[in-house]
Amino acid sequence: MSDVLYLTIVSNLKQRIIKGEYKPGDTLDSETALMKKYNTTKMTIRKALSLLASKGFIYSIPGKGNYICKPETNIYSFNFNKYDKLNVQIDRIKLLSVNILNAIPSIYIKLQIPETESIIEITRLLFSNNKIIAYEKIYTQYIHKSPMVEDILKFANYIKLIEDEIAFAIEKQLKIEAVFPDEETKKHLKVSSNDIIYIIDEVIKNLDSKKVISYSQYFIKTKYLSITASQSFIKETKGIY
Amino acid sequence: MSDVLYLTIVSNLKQRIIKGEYKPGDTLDSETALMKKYNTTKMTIRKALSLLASKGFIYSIPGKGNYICKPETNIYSFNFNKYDKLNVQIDRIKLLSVNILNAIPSIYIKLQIPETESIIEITRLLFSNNKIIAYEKIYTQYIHKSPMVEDILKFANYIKLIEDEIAFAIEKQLKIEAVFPDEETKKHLKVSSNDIIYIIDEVIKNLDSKKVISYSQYFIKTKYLSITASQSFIKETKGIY
DNA sequence: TAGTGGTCTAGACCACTTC
DNA sequence: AAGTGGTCTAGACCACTAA
Repeated sequence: MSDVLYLTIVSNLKQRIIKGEYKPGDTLDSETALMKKYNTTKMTIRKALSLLASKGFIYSIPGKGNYICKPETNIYSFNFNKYDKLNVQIDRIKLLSVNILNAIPSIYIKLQIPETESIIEITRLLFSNNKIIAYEKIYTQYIHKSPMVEDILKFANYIKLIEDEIAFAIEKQLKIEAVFPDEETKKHLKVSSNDIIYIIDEVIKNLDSKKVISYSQYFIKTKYLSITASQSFIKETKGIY
Repeated sequence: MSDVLYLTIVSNLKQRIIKGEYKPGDTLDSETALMKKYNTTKMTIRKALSLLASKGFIYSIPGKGNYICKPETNIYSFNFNKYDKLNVQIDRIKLLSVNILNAIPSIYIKLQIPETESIIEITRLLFSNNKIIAYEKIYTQYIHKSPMVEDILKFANYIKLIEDEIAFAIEKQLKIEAVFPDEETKKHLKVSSNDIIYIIDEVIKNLDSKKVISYSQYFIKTKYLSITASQSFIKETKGIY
């Protein structure tokens, strides 16, 4: 119990929601009633309620009242980073190839650019303690002397480098699949047809323009990547954009 | 651009953050300065700033100022539900067995109960259009005539039934693994050693007491489950508990 | 028309940081 | 001492909902 009034109110209401005293769809006491109950003003009550709303516990309908949310129980979140959230620590990245590609329709579709543009393909191997951990292919529009391409070529962990600068400006999406390796992957990861690997497709978009910045495929042996996720009540993170 | 002042302020500041005009660690104009700039009062400025803070864009240090967050770029969220967020729609659940177990140490550890207690094991098959989609084993402490056990036995989608009532009171954690099926799974899912399946371990806890309510293992053919996740800026969802 | 939530004002007082 | 963020008050006015 905090000595700050609005936090006390938040804590009280939250407990009643968690204990099941209020059920989804139930209406809370009106703001006027809460003002009287806690002997305070509207702004303090509203501060408490807006905190509960931002955490996904309640929502309000103007003119009607504040209601208990139906909690979103199917959303899970997990931590993932190709370079430093694995079961091992990537300590070396080896550049395998850099190619200017044409005429690979599937990549043009992923990058959402016309086939008149050029695409640069970068392939790399990721090591930990001299063991091959993962193999990745990065595709991005080829723009002569663009800083990103330069960065990818020069630095191992390219996204980390620019991340601090542009992180709020980008949006990342992943698709994870468990498959048997194809010939190319078997060769690079030095695995057999009896191994299972994860393919992680990553699309990075500019949040503002919605344009695709890069598309990449990441191949990793299953034993190096654990997927553990925990439920998160937050419903909408994109409402603010 | 909204006609609501605090939303206009939010929108302005957000744009400057997304455009990279403000960088992580930078300090915002002081609240007094913003009051003058927007010709408004402290409470309105603070309402705007608290919205930005709740969305993970800024944080404040009392006595110093408001700062741009270092965005959390490694957190992804995805939607998952054993029964209705798959690539197919589960339309039938067949109860296979119900057993009272003793002496399986690994399960006692997962459920965090002493070995003097009894455990109930429920196994079920999930179907879609008469095709076997998944197999699951649910473990929970056996409490005679407890409503949960009754529900699991009586109803297919047991967690759905009690979800609305207790969702705010529980916390779910998943571990996803891609493996080759063992003999038991091969038999139930009717798959061969050349198939890849996902094993999803689920632990449900009471948020209040932190006690484990149930532990379950869910086996599904990879083709019926796609894992797609998108980056979420939200850092802390548990701060409120 | 009465009640509800939503926005906003113009102050007050506090604790903290910096100089 | 001056500036910063943090809490809180006591109103005002608005739009919406329901009887």
